[in-house]
Amino acid sequence: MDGLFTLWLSATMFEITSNHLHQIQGQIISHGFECNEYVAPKFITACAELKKMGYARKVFDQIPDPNTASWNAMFRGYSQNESYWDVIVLFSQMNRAGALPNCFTFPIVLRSCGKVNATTEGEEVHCFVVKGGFKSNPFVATTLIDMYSSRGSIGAAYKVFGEMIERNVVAWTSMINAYISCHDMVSARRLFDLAPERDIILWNTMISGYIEVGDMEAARQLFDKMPSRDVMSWNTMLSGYATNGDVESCEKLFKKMPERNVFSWNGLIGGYARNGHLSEVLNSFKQMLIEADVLPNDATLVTVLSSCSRLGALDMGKWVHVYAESIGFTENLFVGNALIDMYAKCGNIENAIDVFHSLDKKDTITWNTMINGLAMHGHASDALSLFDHMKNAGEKPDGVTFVGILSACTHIGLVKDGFSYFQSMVDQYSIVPQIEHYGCMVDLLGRAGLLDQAIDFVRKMPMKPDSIIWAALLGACRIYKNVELAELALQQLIELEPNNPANFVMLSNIYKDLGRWQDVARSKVAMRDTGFRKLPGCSVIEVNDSVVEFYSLDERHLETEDIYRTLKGLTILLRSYGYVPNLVEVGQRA
DNA sequence: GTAGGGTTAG
Repeated sequence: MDGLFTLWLSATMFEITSNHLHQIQGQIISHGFECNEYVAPKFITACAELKKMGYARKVFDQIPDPNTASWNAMFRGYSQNESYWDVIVLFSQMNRAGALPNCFTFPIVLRSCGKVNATTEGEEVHCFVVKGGFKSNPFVATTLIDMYSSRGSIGAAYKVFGEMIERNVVAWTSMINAYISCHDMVSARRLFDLAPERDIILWNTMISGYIEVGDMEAARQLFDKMPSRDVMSWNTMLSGYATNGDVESCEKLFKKMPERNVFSWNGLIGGYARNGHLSEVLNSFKQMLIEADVLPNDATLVTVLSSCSRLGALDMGKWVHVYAESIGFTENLFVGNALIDMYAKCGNIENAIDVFHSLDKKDTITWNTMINGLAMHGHASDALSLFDHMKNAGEKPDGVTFVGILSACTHIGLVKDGFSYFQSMVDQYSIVPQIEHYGCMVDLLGRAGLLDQAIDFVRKMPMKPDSIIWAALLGACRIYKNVELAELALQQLIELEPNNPANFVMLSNIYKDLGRWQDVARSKVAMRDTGFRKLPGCSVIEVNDSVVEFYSLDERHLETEDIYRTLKGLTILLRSYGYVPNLVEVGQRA
């Protein structure tokens, strides 16, 4: 009969719901099988698959003397559901109950200790391992190495490795990984050369170690030397080039790959995105869809959407939205958050709000993206009221939330509120303000015209003000025509970034506003002496499915003359309707 | 029933 239950549980696991779970449990109890040594672990495993560990625990607690398999099923269930502390707490309960762990227990418990940085608990479990005589078990020892290396205790990891009687390739890989994680590539390589056996995972591990420290040369040498490569070997090299800014090698490797999966495409597309080749992101995404042998996943869509945001490519973004829904990513949080950001940054705040409301499950990033999007678009009071909703929904704000909140306050000049939000950040949420928050505060004070308080704030901040802070102050000086403070800010900026001509442009604009033409000329000379030219601001628009970039006074287009004639016509038309351009704003960009 | 390799969002 118990064999029948076991069979039934595994056969129905893929289709049972929590309702069925109750029915099954009723059946089990009525037949007196709740404590059966074969049925109990199966039942717990079924609960874990359905993410019903609370329910599993109720049943488990009724078993008077659970066997090791039931304990292990509980540990595995908690671990699968990422409740690592429950694993650790239940393990101490196991010891109090006098039950004996076996070699299957320790890997799960040790991994949980590593996941949540439970240092003392981890060492206690290690003691039990030694007491139980499991320290040479390859599974247990390897997990111990991982645990110690995850907290940077390389010595403790090596001790475990050294005391192993038989070291297989997995143990060697873990030990080498331990050295890599503390960037000791010399020791990692020494072990790699010493290893009696090297499989493909070990080669790949070593290669990604070199990539992590930025040594693409060494990575490539190993890649060329390895006896056989799998897709992951190729993908590792590909994304290595991408993160190290070598787009050409990335493209070359992609073309040479014998086999491509979604990670290969994401490597290429992500490489373009990270290095600012945004049109190439869209082009290679289109190519991916044309070749059609690999389906994009959520990571692909997120990268593409974030490129749309940066390009302002709203039409493409909308297309990706429809496409994402058609392949089943409607409820995906990553995609949803990227969609909110894309719509907000492309200026379509209504669609951003729609996506926001359509998401049943939201995380901190969802709220942050929406709050920042609203703040950016001048919906400052909506941003602030959404912050209240966020708190009511029980979501904890973080540092990014407050960047949005503080910039919302800046937009509508709420100096006092800004200060109290800044204070609540520390008092209520114990978030340590970072330099970007101080930047927001300087901006808040500066734009409100409280320049004395702004400079006072800068002098009192606990870290060294960076160029963003001084630039914010300089910007405020321009609005309120404060030359003395502007000169002070510029002095700091020259020290921090001597090669950025934009700073001189800003000061010379202030002189220009005040009609101090001699000073304008003087700062132009100073700028020339840096030997650098300010890169002109570049704008992009979406035309006929592709993205076109243009500069101020750009003459590179074939139809330049027509374009400027039309522009002139439009300007005249606008003026006839009473539009007066803000020349101060325009001058700033000249 | 247990151990070593992956990307994405503010």
